[in-house]
Amino acid sequence: MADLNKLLTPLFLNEGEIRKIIELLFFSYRDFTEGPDKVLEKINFGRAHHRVIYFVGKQNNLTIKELLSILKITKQSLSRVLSQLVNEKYIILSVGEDKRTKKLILSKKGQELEKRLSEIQIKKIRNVLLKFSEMDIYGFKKILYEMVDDESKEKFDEINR
Amino acid sequence: MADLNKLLTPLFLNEGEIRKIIELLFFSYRDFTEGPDKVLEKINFGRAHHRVIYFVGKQNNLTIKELLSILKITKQSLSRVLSQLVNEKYIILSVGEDKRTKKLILSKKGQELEKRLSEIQIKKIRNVLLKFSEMDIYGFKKILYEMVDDESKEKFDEINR
DNA sequence: TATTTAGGTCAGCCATATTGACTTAATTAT
DNA sequence: ATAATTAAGTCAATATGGCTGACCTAAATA
Repeated sequence: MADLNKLLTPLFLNEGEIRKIIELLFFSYRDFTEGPDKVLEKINFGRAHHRVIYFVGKQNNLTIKELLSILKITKQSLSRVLSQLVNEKYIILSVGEDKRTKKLILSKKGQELEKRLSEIQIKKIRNVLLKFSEMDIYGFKKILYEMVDDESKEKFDEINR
Repeated sequence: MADLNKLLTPLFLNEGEIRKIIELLFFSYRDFTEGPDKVLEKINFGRAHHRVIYFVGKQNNLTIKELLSILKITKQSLSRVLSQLVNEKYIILSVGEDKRTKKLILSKKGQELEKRLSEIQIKKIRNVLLKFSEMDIYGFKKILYEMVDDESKEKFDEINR
């Protein structure tokens, strides 16, 4: 089975090459989150706050339930982070048409923070991608997309519909 | 400045497209770590244990200091995780030539766990990459590498020398 | 009218990280 | 030979971001 696997696996997909990708994913993700983390620290927020702000900013009038299904955390985990964001007026809650639900939007303050944080990551990515061809970038996105679970793919498609 | 930026930015690098990449990085990294996390949970370990096992397995006779510089965490953080791994005989310590240092290697038990965890990720990546061309994969790796900080690049180069 | 759903809340727990202070033993520099 | 630096370890306190379980309210739906 191992031998068969080796026979069927192209050289550029051997274990060593794949392990390099594992390492690059680790390093790149860590370095990618470092910038916003530093900014967040100054205002006593963490990465979890950024994620909430990010997705609320992306998708106006998100409900709590939808947000939870994107983040895949429990409502108790979200609660602490979200109530801080609401108390400090980064996020505004309103009642939905279904009056059991609540809709989330960013306040102006929230939009400003969102922009400040995401701009760091956007600039970083743009600076990297400028060195590559449109085809490379297209391939990169397609591979990343394929790395995502079916369930998360649905979420991604949903918020980019 | 914003206008100038827009003029100079190719369409496929506009903010919307880059935000998609931000989201794909979030979803893919989360889904990528999910498999090992589940296995680790059963033996009361966490992701931090996997990282230590991974890099010790990669680079035999790593010292504590070198490991810390790869992981970029404090020795106090490493301490808890590492002492568990040593106590439970996944990792074996020995004194280095410089007798202040310690060398880390995986025991057989450690190698087995390393393999079990990494195989999940290796298979996942291989299954994804099989759908792509060698060129796409080469581009993917190069872009990921460019996403990494200079300092981390050095670490990556070091462990893959 | 009964059940389900969306959201909230309290309490306790765990994992992973941090800072700061201090120790020991070995190596290196003066 | 002594002083300074380095590698590693340890203790204590703190923060963040998760989790489970139990329980509540109000609104929508069956």
